[in-house]
Amino acid sequence: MPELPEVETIARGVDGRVRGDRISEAWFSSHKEPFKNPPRRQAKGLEGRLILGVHRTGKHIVCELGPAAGSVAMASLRSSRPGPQSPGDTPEAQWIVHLGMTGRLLVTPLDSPVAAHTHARLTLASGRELRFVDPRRFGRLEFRDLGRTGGFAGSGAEPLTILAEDFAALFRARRLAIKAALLNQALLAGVGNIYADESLFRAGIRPSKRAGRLTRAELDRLRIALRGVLEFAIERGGSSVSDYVNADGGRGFFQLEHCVYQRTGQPCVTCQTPIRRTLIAGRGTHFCPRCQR
DNA sequence: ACAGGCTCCTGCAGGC
DNA sequence: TGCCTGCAGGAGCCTG
Repeated sequence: MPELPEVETIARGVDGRVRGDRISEAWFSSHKEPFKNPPRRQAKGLEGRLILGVHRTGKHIVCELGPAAGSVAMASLRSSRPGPQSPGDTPEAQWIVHLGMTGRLLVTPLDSPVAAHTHARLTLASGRELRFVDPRRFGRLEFRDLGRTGGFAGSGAEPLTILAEDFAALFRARRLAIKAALLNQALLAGVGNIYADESLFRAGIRPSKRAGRLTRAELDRLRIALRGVLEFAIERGGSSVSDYVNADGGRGFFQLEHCVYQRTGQPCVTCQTPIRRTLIAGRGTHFCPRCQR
């Protein structure tokens, strides 16, 4: 399941491939999901637009889009010299992609076979396609016209940059389990099941402990462990469990570094105690009963 | 306001 | 071998 490191890896990969390109044509499937606004309106809004850049906010991939240009000649001219845009290129629209559980965002050759469950195909002036594939349809696609609505703001704080004081304040007086709090996107944006379990293990904190009962020392350990595990996972290209692949369809390697996630019954890397699995907030939760108190 | 539970969806694993 | 059941989970929604 794509979380912050996987989304960051994909956003960087897609950005490097499509920045400066132009969307010549947009095709969408006829399913109700995964579209936040009607696919026809999305297609109309996207066609002809220049891609200024692609970045991550929480678990969302945000494509910043420039003005639409009608002329095909101009589109091919632009695509022949890709690269950073001039500072004058302010975004006029955004295309927001949430991958859900099984979503993939891929840059492919025009003639590459179309995978099952492909819900979006943006044909680029350079002769490639940006494709969104999502078997489970938990993902979401949204087009925003910045002339009519505000830009995508995201939800919670960024775990990579949040300050110690702000991090501690997020969990103050909260009675739910710290694991459930970490998964709450309104508090922290980008943490999912894998990195919640892995950061709690590295911080030595029991996932079921009530968030508001963590000491300041524990909260500091958790913030540092979370940032460390996310940064390390980004370096390794994310965790490939389930369907995750990067913009090229390649896999990440952080799953090889998991200490607890999906290691039920296997020995703890620190103390050899078998890793235990329980259910918190309806999610499979993995922890070491000896290292995590 | 907050917390917990249910729902969406498909692929895959396990059991008989 | 083949079918069926249950499980995985992000996030929006509903309820208490």
